[in-house]
Amino acid sequence: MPYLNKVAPDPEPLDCRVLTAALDLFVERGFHNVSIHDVQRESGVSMGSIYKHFGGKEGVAKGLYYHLLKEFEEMMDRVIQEVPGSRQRCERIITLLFEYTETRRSIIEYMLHAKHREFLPDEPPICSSGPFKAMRRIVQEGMDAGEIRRGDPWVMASSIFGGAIRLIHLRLDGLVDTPLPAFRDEVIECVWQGAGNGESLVQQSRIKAAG
Amino acid sequence: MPYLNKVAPDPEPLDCRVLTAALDLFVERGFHNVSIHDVQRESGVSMGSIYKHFGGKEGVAKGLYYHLLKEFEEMMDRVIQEVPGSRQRCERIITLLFEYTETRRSIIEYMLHAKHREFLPDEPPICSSGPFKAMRRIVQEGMDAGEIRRGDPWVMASSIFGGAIRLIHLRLDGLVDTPLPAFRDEVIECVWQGAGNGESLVQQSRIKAAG
DNA sequence: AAAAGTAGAACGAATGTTCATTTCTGTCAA
DNA sequence: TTGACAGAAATGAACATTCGTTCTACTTTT
Repeated sequence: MPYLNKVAPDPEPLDCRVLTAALDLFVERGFHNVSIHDVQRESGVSMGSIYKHFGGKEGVAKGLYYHLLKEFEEMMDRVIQEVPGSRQRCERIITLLFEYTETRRSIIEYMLHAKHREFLPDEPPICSSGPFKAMRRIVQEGMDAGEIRRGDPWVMASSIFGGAIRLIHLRLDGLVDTPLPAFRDEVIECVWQGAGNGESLVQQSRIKAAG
Repeated sequence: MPYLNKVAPDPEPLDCRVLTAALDLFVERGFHNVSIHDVQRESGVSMGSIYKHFGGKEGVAKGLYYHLLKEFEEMMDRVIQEVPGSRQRCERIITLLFEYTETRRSIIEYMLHAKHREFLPDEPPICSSGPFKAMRRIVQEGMDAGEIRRGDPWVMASSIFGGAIRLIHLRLDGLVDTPLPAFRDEVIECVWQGAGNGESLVQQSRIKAAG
């Protein structure tokens, strides 16, 4: 079973072996280029059991999705519990996402880089799921508390996390070959100069004049 | 034929009708949930002609991809030709992307929101294509000229365009229901406070102290 | 003995591709 | 102007294959 934090029990239960194999295959080739027979072969679990547990190919993808969504949700809860202050929470989330991109690459790719709508047509978009809502809630609370400059919630959340997520995509696509944690400080610096409750409007007007 | 700027000739040639139908279907359902028979039916062009012109289903997707890549490339050339200064070029690109997200939604979705690797396995990732290279070149030139704060090129490019691209994704996923051009000024403000050759390091240190 | 898992053959539906045939189009002799 | 005709373009029914799913007979575990 692909875990974000826990370690897998040994011997792994049957359904976990299926999800592990499925994650690797789906990420490597894409859901539609993987047959359920491939998952069967790779996991070593019989066809009958796969259908017993998951009900079909889509069921496997859905099971994997729910399992990982829950882990992301737990990650957010932990951040909120352990870290005080909206800004530091945002920083912690970016830090964790960068770390996991290196150490749990398949998971990040399956959750942040796949088009779930194409193989889980009944699921709402992942950006409307719990973990993403939590991120936006953190931003909103930061604005309410005056820690983060006020603005449209969508714009502010995108400004804060957009650069990091973009970098993750570029890294997963093989364009960036530096491990992302190396960029942490620089990214965060950019973020807060952008979303800080900016007094430096001077700078902005100077830009317009110079342009 | 889906065009970013030109208007379609009348009557449309056969291969254009195929691409128009394919774009709509691929964007609506995803490449793998569309059969070539669907494209046949929707376009009204016979099976044989489709194979004559494109060589197969993947050929249709590839033809569409190349056609639109060229149009994006032309868009970048136009921006570079018409707009002086790196910052203003970046702003113009964001403005255009926001506009096209509303007026040429399918095109933006096919180019910025699809996972091409899953159906065009031989293509390099779109972020390594001409238009994206152009965007990074603009950022690099801006850094060289002192218009944009110096930093890792990947980080700076992601910081500048990441928020906007994230917002486009959220809009295409149906989460944001305000047309994006309304956010233009606010997004750009965030961008330049983040990537400006920032004097406001005071602010930054104050943040660290407060955290 | 009941429950859970395995192995793998079989099946139907869907899909990508092919190709024999028909239709169109421009040319040229009558 | 007509009509024959050749080559190109277009057609769509037929084909082969793949894939998701089901099922049966058998084995292991509890």
